[in-house]
Amino acid sequence: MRDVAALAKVSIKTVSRVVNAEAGVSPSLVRRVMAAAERLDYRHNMTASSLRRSNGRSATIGVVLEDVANPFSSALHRSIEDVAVLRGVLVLAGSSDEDEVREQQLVSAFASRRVDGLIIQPSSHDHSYLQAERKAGTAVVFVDRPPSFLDADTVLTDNAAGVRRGVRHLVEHGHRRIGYLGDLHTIMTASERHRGYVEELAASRIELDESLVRLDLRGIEKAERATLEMLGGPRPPTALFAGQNLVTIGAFRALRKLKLHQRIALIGFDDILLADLLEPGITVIAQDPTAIGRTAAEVLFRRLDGPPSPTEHHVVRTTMIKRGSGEIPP
Amino acid sequence: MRDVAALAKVSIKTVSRVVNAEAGVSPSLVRRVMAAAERLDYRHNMTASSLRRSNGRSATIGVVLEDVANPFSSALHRSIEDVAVLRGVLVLAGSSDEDEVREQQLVSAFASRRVDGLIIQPSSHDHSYLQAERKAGTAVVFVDRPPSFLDADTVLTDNAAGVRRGVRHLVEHGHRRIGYLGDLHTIMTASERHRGYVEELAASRIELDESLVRLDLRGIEKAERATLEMLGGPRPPTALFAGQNLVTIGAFRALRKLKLHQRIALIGFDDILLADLLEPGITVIAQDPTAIGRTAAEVLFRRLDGPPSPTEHHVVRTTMIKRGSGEIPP
DNA sequence: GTTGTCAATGACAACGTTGTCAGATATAGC
DNA sequence: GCTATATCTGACAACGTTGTCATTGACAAC
Repeated sequence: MRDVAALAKVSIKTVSRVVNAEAGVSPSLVRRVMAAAERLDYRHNMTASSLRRSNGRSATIGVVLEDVANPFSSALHRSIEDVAVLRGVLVLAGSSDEDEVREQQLVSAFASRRVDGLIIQPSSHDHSYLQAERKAGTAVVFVDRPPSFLDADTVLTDNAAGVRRGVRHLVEHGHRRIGYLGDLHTIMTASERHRGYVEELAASRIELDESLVRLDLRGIEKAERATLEMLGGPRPPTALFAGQNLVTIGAFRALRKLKLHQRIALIGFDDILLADLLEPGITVIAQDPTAIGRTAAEVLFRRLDGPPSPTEHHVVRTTMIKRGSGEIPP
Repeated sequence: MRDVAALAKVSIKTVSRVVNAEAGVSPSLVRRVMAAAERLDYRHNMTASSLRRSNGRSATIGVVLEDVANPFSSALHRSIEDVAVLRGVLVLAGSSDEDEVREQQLVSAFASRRVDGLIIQPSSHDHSYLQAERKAGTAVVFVDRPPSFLDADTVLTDNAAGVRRGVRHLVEHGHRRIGYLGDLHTIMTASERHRGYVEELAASRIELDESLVRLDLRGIEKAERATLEMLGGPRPPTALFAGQNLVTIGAFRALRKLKLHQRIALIGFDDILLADLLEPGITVIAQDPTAIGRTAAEVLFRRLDGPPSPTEHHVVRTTMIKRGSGEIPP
């Protein structure tokens, strides 16, 4: 900036004004400064700028996802980015891998870079450590799962309701023996989904058979093995509800292996690319990660713009997509 | 920092030393400073720090992807992140959506935040605009596609060789009429893949039939329509090569619709989740985005650490995964 | 007691910006 | 010609940190 000022024969303050497109600089000087900046390949230094500015904003937000490469998380990421670009805000993203320590390290790294806000898909079970960031003025929004020991904005899927809808669909097609395959029970969404299963069975006056429930299935392989095992049991189910997308894939693999994929009903939570091209197509309870991410970003920016207000809790609904596997009779 | 210094009754310089874990501070003072920092919820301000530090490094890199939510791009993103975390470096990510202007805006936004390096999956066709960034000391590595009018490190897939391998596989299974479905021809990788197809046909002494070639198919729908049309023609192909993953999905949909999926061979470029569960499983030429991303990040950091050296050009090989669709005889 | 050496600590300036405020110049009104 | 007003412009300090260098004090050697 000093060099630009020297070349344009003005003060650096005038250069600053031109760079920030402030009013009140004569057109001739604007031209001279722009030309000088161009000639010297001048790049505005936002870090210095936000250090000095009164609001201290960095025009950057941090996003903590379970895994930036996971389809659900990356859809969140993308829709957050889409809202952020409209305001010229950049997104720092990181993967927590369902690890509490990693989540906190990411938040700390983001905080030391003075992000304006954080959107967190949480892994940890105590978010009181975020109090300090909030006191420092950083807005925090939770997506997909709620925080613990912290009152903050949330944008969640109604997991239990979605599962109930799916289980009811199976019951309506005549099933009474419905197996449940769930992800790690420590994950709030997984336990919510399991709760939906238990509640809908009760509402349908079907007795819960624990031999038809397998929890803590992390990844395709585990889900596949558990499904094979359940179907090999003495009184196998006539339908399966899979509580997570990788679990759905594992379950479908098992059904294929046993050549039961056209005979046992299957509904999965969370949509899967290509699910419509399988035979049968897989019926799913689809979440809407795009709506979740967009809403979260909107809430975040509203909080950054506006005065303090009570925390908001948004619920994004699920949709059932019928493709065949959920409509197989017992 | 000033507050911490006051509370610990030391100078801010001593606080700086403690925060940066520099040697030469007496243990008792270290304890006092730590306690004060803790009590005041002090967070080190990396932006101010990197502004003042002699090397000016921000411990942040920028990654321009086609779309952070696209499976290939997000796999790149993740493997870049995995290398970056080891060095305490954070990743700013953005989606260019195959738009030159957006790519340059992202680079410019990254540059003004003084990222240490850039990893770019390019969309634009003139990268001379990056000369200025490089002169300013920003390392730049290109992934997936090469830069134009700029000499920079690259990490690419050998697209033409991968396609040739796949086409040869079809020829070996007796096919002579092999259709080609390609993505936007302006994308370097797409035209490279098309080149591989043309070359392998020539090597196999099969005359090129332009009625079996459809280019510029962007997205599933377009690919599906083009495939339906080609197969409805007077002399349809007995095998198809799809030059991109969404194109592969579109082609498979078309085959399904015509109930030809068990009769016409299909090989796709780039692996697809669930491709093994379709009937038949889809044979693909798989890229290795994880290896590409990892290599790119390693090259970037080596360049940031080491002295200037000639640009490097890495080629990551493809693998053919046979699942059935590519082994259907004519 | 004096000097030299070493380790620990702090004062000060600087990184690249912008907020504040004062000064300079031009224009209009009398 | 003089003042009042409006419009530009620039000098300077400050944002939160670290590099440089000076100061302090303890201790050992003479």
